[in-house]
Amino acid sequence: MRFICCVENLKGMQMVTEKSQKRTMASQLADSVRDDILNGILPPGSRLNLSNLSRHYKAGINPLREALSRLSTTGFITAEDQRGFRVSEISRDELIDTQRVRIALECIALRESMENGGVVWEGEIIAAHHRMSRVQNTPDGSRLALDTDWETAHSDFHFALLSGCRSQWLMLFINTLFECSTRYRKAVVRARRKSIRRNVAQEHQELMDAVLNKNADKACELLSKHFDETTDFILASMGEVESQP
Amino acid sequence: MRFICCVENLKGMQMVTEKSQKRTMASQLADSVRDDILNGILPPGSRLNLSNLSRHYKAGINPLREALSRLSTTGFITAEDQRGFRVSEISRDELIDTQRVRIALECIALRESMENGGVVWEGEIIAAHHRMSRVQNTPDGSRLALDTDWETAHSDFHFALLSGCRSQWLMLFINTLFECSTRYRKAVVRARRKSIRRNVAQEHQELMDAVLNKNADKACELLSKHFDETTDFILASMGEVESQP
DNA sequence: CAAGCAAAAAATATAGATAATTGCTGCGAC
DNA sequence: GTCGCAGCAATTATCTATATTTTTTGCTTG
Repeated sequence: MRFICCVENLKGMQMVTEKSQKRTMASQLADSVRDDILNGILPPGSRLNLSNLSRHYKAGINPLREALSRLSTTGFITAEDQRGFRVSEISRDELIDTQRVRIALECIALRESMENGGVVWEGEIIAAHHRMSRVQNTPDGSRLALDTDWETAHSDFHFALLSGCRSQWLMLFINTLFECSTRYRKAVVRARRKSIRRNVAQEHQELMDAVLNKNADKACELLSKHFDETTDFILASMGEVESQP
Repeated sequence: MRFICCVENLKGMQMVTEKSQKRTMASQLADSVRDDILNGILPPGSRLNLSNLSRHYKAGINPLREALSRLSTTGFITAEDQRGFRVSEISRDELIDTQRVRIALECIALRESMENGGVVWEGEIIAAHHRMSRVQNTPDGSRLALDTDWETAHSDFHFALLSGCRSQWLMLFINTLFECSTRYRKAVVRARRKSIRRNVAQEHQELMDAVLNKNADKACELLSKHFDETTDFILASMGEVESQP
């Protein structure tokens, strides 16, 4: 499954229900399991008992194995021969590594995207940003990351910025890292009671402005800062949670 | 299957025969199929008929599906729901993209490796280089890339350079790109009758010298040049081959 | 308390059933 | 005659159910 285009891809995921007849059980399972890992329903480190999961997802064991095998090559699942599958552990080190590499790759992709992107590209960014800001006006701002609509809009926005990048590999790797970091972000938001102090909306606004003004250096700087602040926020929350063993 | 350490990992692959009892059919199949794709036994674009492959590898269909599923998330195999698997096509664009991203990622990893690496790391580089240069003294220098020993030594050398890098993600991505480019390199060497004009040995020597002299800028420059020249060489050969349809 | 053994559980593989796709054949319209 | 298309047959992919192997667990015994 090679990554083609962010927006197309994400739309494709929403159309799952429409063309689910054409999809294999294994593909649907891979999506379901990945979602359940992202949303913490399958917690980090938990063993993935095949017969239990098979019953839970109402699917056969072999399609399930196939789904887990696929996820095992992208980091969400750890497979050990003859000892089955388990959800990959999370760690501060992995988060830091993820975000660091993300910054490196996304900055490369953003610069290239800004070089190639035309008015259509700009329009898609503005549209995605508009959708995201509308969803943001919810009564409870603190739990945004658990809202599927916001998650989708947020993802759309970030990939719209990069969509002018023509590197299949960069987009594939960035997507992998994005999903990895999403697990951390969601876990933290679930765990916290307090609302978020950061003004994420403003960060996104400034980032978009820099991009549309063709100021690549500033855009990369803002993007890096955006990620670093997310990292700090998550690390701080992880500290709180971890100190209750 | 998270990437742990280049040298460990590569050694692990050689020990497959020893601990094959503990490995699953699916894991072994994934290795076999990947090797056969790299060596052009399964040519680009070819359909992977499950019952044929099953007979050929003397294995059941489900472990085979599992193996192909795994390979499909790293680029060697393209899976299409309800229509099975096929070997991914090769293209000039993909090669260029692969090498470009490789340069970006390996330069980052190399700098970090040079910052972290100590005498043990230096020793491993020298040892790997020595092994490689010994294998290089074969009568027919033009077909080196088809020699398993040289491929192993060459891979060992490049990963030894990066082994000080502590980023799991970078190493995973670099490994993926390395394998991708290997398919192109091998295909070209198989197709050509003429011997290679480049002095690859000297490029490796200079690269190692720059690394051991702690000259990161020069090392990255040499590494980039090394990759670029490989790219040009492969592209030129692909042109020859493609012009005979 | 440790070592060894047996039973249970779980992972993996096989074989057979089902569903989808491909390709062919024949019919009819232009 | 050729093009288009419906319907059928054959192939192929996919899934389910079952069998086998491996690992884990828990008990017993020294």
